[in-house]
Order: sequence, then C-alpha cells, then structure tokens
Amino acid sequence: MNATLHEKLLGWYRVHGRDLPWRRSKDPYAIWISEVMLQQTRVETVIPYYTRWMEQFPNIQTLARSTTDQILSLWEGLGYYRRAHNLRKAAHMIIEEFHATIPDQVADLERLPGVGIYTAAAIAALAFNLDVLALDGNLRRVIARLIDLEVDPRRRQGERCIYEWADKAMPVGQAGEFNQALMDLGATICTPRKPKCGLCPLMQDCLAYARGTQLERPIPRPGVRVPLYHVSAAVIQRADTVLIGRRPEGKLLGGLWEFPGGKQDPGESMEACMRREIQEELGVEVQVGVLLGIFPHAYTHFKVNVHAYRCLILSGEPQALDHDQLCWVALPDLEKYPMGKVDRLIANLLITDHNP
DNA sequence: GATACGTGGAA
DNA sequence: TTTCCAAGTAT
Repeated sequence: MNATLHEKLLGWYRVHGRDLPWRRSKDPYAIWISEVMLQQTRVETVIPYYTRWMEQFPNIQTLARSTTDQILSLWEGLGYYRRAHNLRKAAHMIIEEFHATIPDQVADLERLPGVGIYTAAAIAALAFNLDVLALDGNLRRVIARLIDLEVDPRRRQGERCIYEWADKAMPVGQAGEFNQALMDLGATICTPRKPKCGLCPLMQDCLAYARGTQLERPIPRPGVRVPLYHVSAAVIQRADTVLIGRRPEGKLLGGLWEFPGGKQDPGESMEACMRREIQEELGVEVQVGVLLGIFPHAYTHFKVNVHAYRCLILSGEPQALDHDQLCWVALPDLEKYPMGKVDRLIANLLITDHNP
C-alpha cells in the first residue's frame, strides 16, 4: 500500500520495459557502444547498426584494430560521424591508459572522446550500477512533467531542479533499472506529443498531470531559423571511373567521400559556382555539362539543394587541394566508399545508369 | 552559452 | 510541405 514512486516505476518497467539488444548483457563495452549510437538517434534506427557493429567489433581489442574505412562503412547513414571516429580513439585510450578495461568511474569515463556527462552516467549506472542519474532528453521531459518544471530543463537552473529531484527519488543500488525505466516511460508513455497519461504508472505522482499542464512541459525551446544554401556537385568521369574526394575529419561528414563541389556565393550562378569550386578544390578548369538532378537535404542547422552536374576537365590534372585524398573509382566500386546521404544518392544514380 | 554536427519519422 | 525533434558532445 502507498507504494513509493520508484516502486511503481520499477514495477511498471519489469512488465512494460522494452527488450533491446544491448540490454541482454551488462557488458560495459556493449553498453558503451549502444549509448554512443543512441546519442540523438532513435532506437529503431540504431538496432541494425548496433547488431552489425557487435558482430564486426565484439570487444575493445577488435575495435582498436579497426580502420577508419571499416568503421565509417559500418556507420554510413547513421549520422554524427565524429562518434565513429571517437569510438576508435577511445578504444586506443582505454587500452593504453586503462589497461584495456572500460573505467567504472564517471570522471574517468568522461575523459574518453565522445563520452560526455550523459553517456558517462549511463555507463556507470547501467554497467556498474553506480547511483547516478543518466540525464538525457527523455528524462528531462519526464521529470520536467513530474515536477511541473516552469523553467527550461535544458538550462542550468532547470537541470539543477531535476538533479535535486533525483537525489530524493532514486532508490539506492537500483540506478540501472531506475534510469532505464524513466527512459522507457519517456519513449512509450510520456512522449513529447500526445503523452498517454492514462497509462502512466506515475499519474498520481505527476504535478503537471494534476495541474493539466502536461502539454506545456517542458517549456518549448526558442525556435531557430535554418538557412537554405545551394551547393554544386561535380560528376567527373574518365573512362569507366569517376572522381571523388575524401572530406577532412572533424567537420561536416568528416572522413566521408563526396563528389567535389561547394556552396554557391550570393549572386553567383550555379554553373559559375561549379567551375569556381572545382578550380579551388582540384586546381583544374572544367566545362559544366548536363544537370543530373537537384537533391534537397536537411541537416541540423541548415538546408541544402545540391545541384549535381556532369563536368568535363578542360585542362590540368586534379590535385587534392581541398580534400584529404582524391580517388578515381570504377562505378561498381563506389558503394565501397562511405558517403553521406546526398552523395550516396548521386553515386547510386551513376551505378544504376551504368548497370541498366 | 551558442554553435556545429546527420538522419529519418511523425504530425 | 514544414516543423519538430531523438538515449548528446565538443568547442
């Protein structure tokens, strides 16, 4: 009688919690990989990538021995490619500085590249059962509603309130289940839109529900405008091969391959943009040929329309002025080169045209 | 604190 | 079609 909040929550979790691949063991490595893949990424999207990763790199040692191309090929399409580079770097650090064992303290975990405050807490709680709150977007929303938080849970003041709530609400020694229960509640019941309050085990504990403010919590973040750019992309063929370049690591689509090109300047025609970008990136003059298509794409903070042209080199030999590497690739081999969404689309067009 | 960093699903 | 945003991190 009069069950506490955590008793109701954990009881609900044992019945309704999701059966997810990375929950089948408490292997810190498996939990680490899953948590990094899940950063800003949906569970359904992650599952096939996670399965393939664990087959190819089942432990720290196999990951440390991997190549950039291997991990990028596996990561292609998942987004936030820095995560893949960081996983490799972290594997090396774990072997050199932590005796090939994933550390079990939050402060040590946070030193690993790609592991921030959330992921460190998640590994500590889920793999090592430390009493810490793994505060992600789900928990921000769920707890903001439970305490009817009137300030932004993404800012420091709101965050403080959430951690204070957790200090009182989290049962000692059950942080792993407690965190995962809140995550599942946020993913299935206490959703961003249309929360299913009638099915919520914490309905009677929820201040927002009591006050009818569920839909106003958490308070919305101020909107940001995303600019639209126009970008050129060159399909330069020689015999049965096409020219692609590797983007520098650390920036957008770092380490991935692309068709050369770039952003249109204000007032510039798209064909002039194409010629200028090729001159700057490859050091050669090109004739801009037929337009293969215009490919719209939305990134986090801007949108693009990519105009893909066939181009013909008029003079000179392409050099890697603005790329890590250049490569002439036979069309059927294009699929072996990891690319972002738009370039993959263009590559698939070429492969299809070549193979009717 | 603000900004960069991908993609796809839902409304 | 547009908008929002989903298990965040690094700079």
